[in-house]
Amino acid sequence: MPAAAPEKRKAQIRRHATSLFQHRGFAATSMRDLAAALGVEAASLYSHIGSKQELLHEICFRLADEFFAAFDAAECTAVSPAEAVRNFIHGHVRVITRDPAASQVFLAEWRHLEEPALTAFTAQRLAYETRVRALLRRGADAAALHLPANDERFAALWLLSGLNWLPTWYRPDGKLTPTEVAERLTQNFLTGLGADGKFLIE
Amino acid sequence: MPAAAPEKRKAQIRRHATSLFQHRGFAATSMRDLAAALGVEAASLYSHIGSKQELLHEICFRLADEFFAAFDAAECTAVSPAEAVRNFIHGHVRVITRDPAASQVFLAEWRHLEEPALTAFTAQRLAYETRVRALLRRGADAAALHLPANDERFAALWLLSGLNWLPTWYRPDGKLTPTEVAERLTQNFLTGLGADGKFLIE
DNA sequence: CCTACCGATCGGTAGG
DNA sequence: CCTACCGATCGGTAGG
Repeated sequence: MPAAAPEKRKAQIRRHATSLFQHRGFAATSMRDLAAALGVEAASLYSHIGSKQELLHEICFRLADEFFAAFDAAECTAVSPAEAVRNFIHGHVRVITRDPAASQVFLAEWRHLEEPALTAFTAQRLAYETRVRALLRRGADAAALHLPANDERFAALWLLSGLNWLPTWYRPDGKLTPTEVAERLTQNFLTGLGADGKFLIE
Repeated sequence: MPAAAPEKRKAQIRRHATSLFQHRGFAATSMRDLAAALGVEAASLYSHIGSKQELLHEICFRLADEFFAAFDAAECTAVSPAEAVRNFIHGHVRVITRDPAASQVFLAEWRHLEEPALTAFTAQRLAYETRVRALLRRGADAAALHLPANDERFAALWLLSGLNWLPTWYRPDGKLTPTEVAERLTQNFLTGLGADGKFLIE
């Protein structure tokens, strides 16, 4: 089975490409940079991959699949709208913390996708945000959430901002486990950091 | 006073450069793209600016100055740690909403700064985050904030994530005014979106 | 996996 | 503000 070796090489390429795209950005990363990280010449990469664009495409759409799969699982196992929100946060955090580098590329470098992938990707992102809004809407309808002015769009963007900022600071070898991060974010999202309404009274 | 015309031209260049850097990224924006947006040849830009890097430098450090100035003002006018937090959020939101494009470049493209500017910039960012942590620390000491496990670092990153995600969705011609955005963010940050502890009880 | 190389494009300069 | 141009580097291919 000689197919095993090339497959491992491609995985190596993907890993280094993800790291370089994360730290330098897609446009500022050259195929010669990537080749140097692997200790080969640039031309040698093309026996394993089709193009630079293909690498970006794989990262972005793999992560999109993972976020959707986590969302599906969160909603399937939840017995209430409130639990669905909690499960969603845990699932989203888990995808990010499992591969912060790829998540960062997914969040920041997707704009360098070429058509028709770009249009398909933005459509997926919109669908995801729409699902988050619907999730919060159901939470509010079940009286588990209080949405100011019934505006779930603002709430969804705010929730996603706290989640999507994670790749910029989360370190797998840090003090907090992914589960602890998710619990803290859930707690903050639901109850905030104000102490007993002192902010509103004084 | 023939000095007025060149100054306006440079402002035009800065405005288009900011927009292009925001939407395509610094590395993927060519000086020919920028020249085309202004209706001139690429070589003509260099009678007004020194380099592409100089444009990025101006944007990043101008925004840094504005964020620090807003922070100073927030702390100077506050009569309590609680009010300082509120003022900080309003000031930070105001800087971003006044120029979302430049803010986006500040937040996402600073990594393309060259040395020694890059080191100076990251030092400023660290100093800013440290000040936010100290701000929240004082809020907690004054019993206005409740920081889980006394960890202001997590709280600061979470707060900043909600603020720094703004440029990705805020539109000046949208429904919410900058002040309303700041009030909503303050409210969410302090009290969360959970309804009366139902999340914790059920 | 290499050497050798392609056409295109890059940031920037010379000179007017 | 232009034309003309520079050396460097880009993603990718040919051929072995």
